Amino acid sequence: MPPSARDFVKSTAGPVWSDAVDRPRRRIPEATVARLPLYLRTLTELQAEQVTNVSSERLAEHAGVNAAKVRKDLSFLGSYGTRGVGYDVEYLLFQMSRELGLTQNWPVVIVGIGNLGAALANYGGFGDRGYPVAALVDTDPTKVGRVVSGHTVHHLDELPRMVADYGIAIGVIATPAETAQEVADILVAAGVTSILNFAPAVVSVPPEASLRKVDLALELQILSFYRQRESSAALLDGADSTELVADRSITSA
Amino acid sequence: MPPSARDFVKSTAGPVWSDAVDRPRRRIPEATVARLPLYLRTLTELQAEQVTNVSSERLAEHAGVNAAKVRKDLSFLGSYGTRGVGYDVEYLLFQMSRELGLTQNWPVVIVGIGNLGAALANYGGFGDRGYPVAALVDTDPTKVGRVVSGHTVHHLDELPRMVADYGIAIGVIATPAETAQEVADILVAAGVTSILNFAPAVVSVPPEASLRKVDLALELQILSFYRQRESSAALLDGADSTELVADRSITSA
DNA sequence: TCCTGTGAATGTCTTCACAGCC
DNA sequence: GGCTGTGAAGACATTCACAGGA
Repeated sequence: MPPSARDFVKSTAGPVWSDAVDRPRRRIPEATVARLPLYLRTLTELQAEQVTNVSSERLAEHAGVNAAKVRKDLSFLGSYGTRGVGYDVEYLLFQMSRELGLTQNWPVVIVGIGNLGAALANYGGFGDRGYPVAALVDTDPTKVGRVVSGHTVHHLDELPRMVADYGIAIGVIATPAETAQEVADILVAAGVTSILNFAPAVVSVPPEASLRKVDLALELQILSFYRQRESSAALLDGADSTELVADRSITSA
Repeated sequence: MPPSARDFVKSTAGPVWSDAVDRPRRRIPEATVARLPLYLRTLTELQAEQVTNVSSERLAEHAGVNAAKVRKDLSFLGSYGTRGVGYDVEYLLFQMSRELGLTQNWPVVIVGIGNLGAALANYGGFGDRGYPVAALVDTDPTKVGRVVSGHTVHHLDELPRMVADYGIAIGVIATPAETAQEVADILVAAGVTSILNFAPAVVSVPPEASLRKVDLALELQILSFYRQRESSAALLDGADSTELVADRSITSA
C-alpha cells in the first residue's frame, strides 16, 4: 500500500522529498509526457469531488483516451497502482505533480507585448497554476515603460538581467514571426531553456533547450483541410456518410 | 498571405492547371496534414522572395523538418515535383492551397467573450487569412449586446441562426472548462463540424466532426516536465556538472 | 473477482536508400 | 549529375490480452 499521500502534499516548497528523486527514472516517451498534464487535471478534479480511488478505466474516460494507454503511461512513472483496486488519487497526484515539476514555481517572461502578448499577460490562468508572469519585454519604445497587467514593460536588452533577478524559467514568444528566432536565441543565451512560441514561424533551439509551439493559423488550416475533404468527398460520393475521414485530432507537435 | 491560390482561380494568365482537380484522393496521414500548413507558409515566403523553384532539401530546411519527410508528405498530394529539378513554388502553392481549403473563406464564430475570447476577436491574424470572425456569442447578460472588435456579442441561443446566416464553418470555444462540452454539442447540433477548443477540458465530438485543442496550461506543464528532468538529472550526475547551456550550436533555419 | 502492469501484436510515422526521370 | 518518388527498414506509439497480486 502506498504511503498515505497527505504526508507529502502539504509540503509546498521545501526540498523535503527531494530524496525521493532516486527512482528508476526511465526515459518517458514524448507521447506519454504530453498526456500527463491531462491525467493531472483529471486527478485534480476527482480530488475536488472527494474521490479517493480511481481505476484506469475511469481515468481514461475522463481524460478521453483508452484504459490500456492510461495504464501504460502511468507505469512509466512507477508502479503506483494497486491490483484489483486502482490508483490512490492523492498519492498519484503527488507523484505526478512532482514529476511534472509542479512543486515549484516557474516564472515566465513574455516577449512581445502586442495584442497577443498583452492578452496572455492579462490571462489569469498562468499565475495561479505555478507559472507566474514575472516580466514583460518588448523592443518598441512606445511600449517600453507602459504598465500591462501590473507589470512594467521593459526593453528586451534588459532580459538577461531580469532572467537572473526573477529566476525566469520559461520564455513566451509573442512577437511577429520575423523576430521569433532572434528572440529565441536571446532567451537561450540568457539561460532560458524552455520556450513557448506563439509566433507563426519555425524556430529552432539547441538540443538542451525545449521548444513548444502554439500556432492558431496552423490549427485553423488543419481544420479546414478536413472540412474541405468532407465537402468534396460528399460531392464525389453522393450522400455516402459512412466513408469517414477519420480524424482523431488531439495532439500538437 | 496564403490566398495566392485565390488569385489563381481568377487568373487567366497562368498555366492550365485547374483541370488537375480530379486526382486519386488517397488518405493523407494525420501527421502529414499537420505539416502541410508549415510547407504552405514556407512556400508563401519563398514566393514573396521571387523564388520560383525549390528542392525538398531547401523546403525542409525552412520548415524545420527533414528532406525525406518533405518528399513523402508532398507525394501524398500528388507528383507535383520534377526529378532533377525540384518543385515549382507557384504550382505547389496552388495545389496545396486547394487541398487545405484556402480557396474559400471559412467564417468563424467565437464562443465565450472573456479575456481570451475578446483577445482572439481582436487578433487580426484570422480574417486576412481566410478565417473571418463572423460572430461572437456568450451567455453572460452583461456581455451580450456589447460590441467587441466591431462585432455585437449575441446570445448563445442565437447561434443556430447565425451559423445559417453567416455560413459559419468553424467554432472557437473560449469559455471556461465547465461549459466547453456543452458548447461543443451546441455547435455540432448547429452544423459546425470544425471546432477549435481553448478551454482546458476534454471535449468529445461525434466522428463526423473535427476537434483540435490549444491548451496553454498543458504546454507549460510539458515544458516544466522537461525542465524538471534536466535539473534533477544534473543533481544526480554529481557536483561537477558542466554548464547546461554550454554549446550554442543553433541549427538556425 | 477485480484491476494493474506488461510482454507481444499491431498500427502509424520516420528515415534510409536507391530506382527512375529530367 | 541532380533531385524526386517510393518501397523497405526501422523507430515509435497504441492496443490487445493475460499473468499475477490484492
